[in-house]
Amino acid sequence: MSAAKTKKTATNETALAEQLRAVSLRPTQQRMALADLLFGRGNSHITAEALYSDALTAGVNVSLATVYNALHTFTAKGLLREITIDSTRSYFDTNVDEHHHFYFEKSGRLEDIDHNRVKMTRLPDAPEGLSVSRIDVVIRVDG
Amino acid sequence: MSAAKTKKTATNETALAEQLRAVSLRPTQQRMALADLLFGRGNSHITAEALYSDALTAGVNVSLATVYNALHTFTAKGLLREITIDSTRSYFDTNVDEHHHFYFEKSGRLEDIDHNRVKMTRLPDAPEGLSVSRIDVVIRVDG
DNA sequence: AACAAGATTAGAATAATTCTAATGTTAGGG
DNA sequence: CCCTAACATTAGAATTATTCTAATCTTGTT
Ligand SMILES: [Mn+2]
Ligand SMILES: [Mn+2]
Ligand SMILES: [Zn+2]
Ligand SMILES: [Zn+2]
Repeated sequence: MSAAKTKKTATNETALAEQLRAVSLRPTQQRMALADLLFGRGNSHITAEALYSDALTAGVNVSLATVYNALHTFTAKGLLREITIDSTRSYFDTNVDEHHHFYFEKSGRLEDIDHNRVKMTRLPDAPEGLSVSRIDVVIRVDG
Repeated sequence: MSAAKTKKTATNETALAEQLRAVSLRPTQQRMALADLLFGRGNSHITAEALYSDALTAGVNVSLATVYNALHTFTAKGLLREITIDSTRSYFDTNVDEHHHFYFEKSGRLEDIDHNRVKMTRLPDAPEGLSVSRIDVVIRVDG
C-alpha cells in the first residue's frame, strides 16, 4: 500500500480503534472496516445485507456471518440500536440517542424524528415491579 | 353430528358468517373455525404458529399455510392488525381499535394500552404530500 | 516469538414465511 | 337441486433472514 493510503487510514484507524476499545472490543480488521462504513458517514438505518453489500463494494474482506456478529456485538455494546418494524428484516440504527421514527411503508425507509419533536404528556405506569427500558414511537406514512 | 352440536354451531356460524360476508370474504369452513378461535374468546395477540396449534387442539382441519392466508386476509380486511416487534415472529392483534402496547422483553408477551392512556401533545407533521396511516407506541419493559 | 483468548469464516442448519400447482369448496344461475 | 366458475385449501417445496458450528486466523500479552 502507498504512503498516502497508510497515513489516511492510520488516522481513521486510531479514532475507530479508540471507539472500539472504549467498549472493550478488539479493533479487528473487519470490525474497523464495518465501523468505518457504519459511523464514518451518516448512514443511519441499515440492514445486515445492505452493510454486507457496502463492505463488498468497498473491497472489505468480510463474511455475512461476521456482519451479523458485528452488528449484534455493536448493538450489545450500545453503539447501535436494532429496530424491528418489518418482519422480513431488521434495521440497525447508528443513532443511539433517544429518538423516534417515520416509517415509509412503500419504500421501507426509516427517518429519524428528534426526541423533542414528540411530547407525551400522559403515559401509563409500568406494570408492577418492572421498569421501562425504552419507548418507541413509529409514525407510519404511506410513501 | 348431533342435533345439539348442529344447533349450537349454527348460531355461531351465522354470526361469524355475517362478519366474514360483511368484508366480502366467503365464510368457508376453515375461515369460520379460525375466526371463531380468534374472535370467539378475548385472545388478543397471537402468532401464526399459536393459532395453528389452537386449531389442531380444537380438532379443526386446517393447514399452517391456510392459517397464514387467513391471518393476512383478515388483516387486509381490517379484522386484524399485524404487529412486528420481534424479528423472529409476527403477532396478529384482534384489537383493531387505536391502541398501544407494552412489550415484555423477556417473555415476548404483548399487552394492550388503551389509546387514551397515552397523550401526545406534540407530533411532527407528516413529510410533504404523505399522510399518516398509523402511530404505534411500544413501551418495552424488562419482564 | 509463543500462547491463549477472542474473532472470523464458510457453510450447514434453523425457523418463519411464501409460493406452487393440484384438489376441494362455495355462491349463484339455470 | 345441479353446474360451473371463482375462490380457497392443501402439502410440501422453496425462499429468506438469521443463527450455529467447528475449523482456522488474529490479536493482545508475556
Ligand atoms: Mn439520524
Ligand atoms: Mn424470518
Ligand atoms: Zn433512527
Ligand atoms: Zn393490542
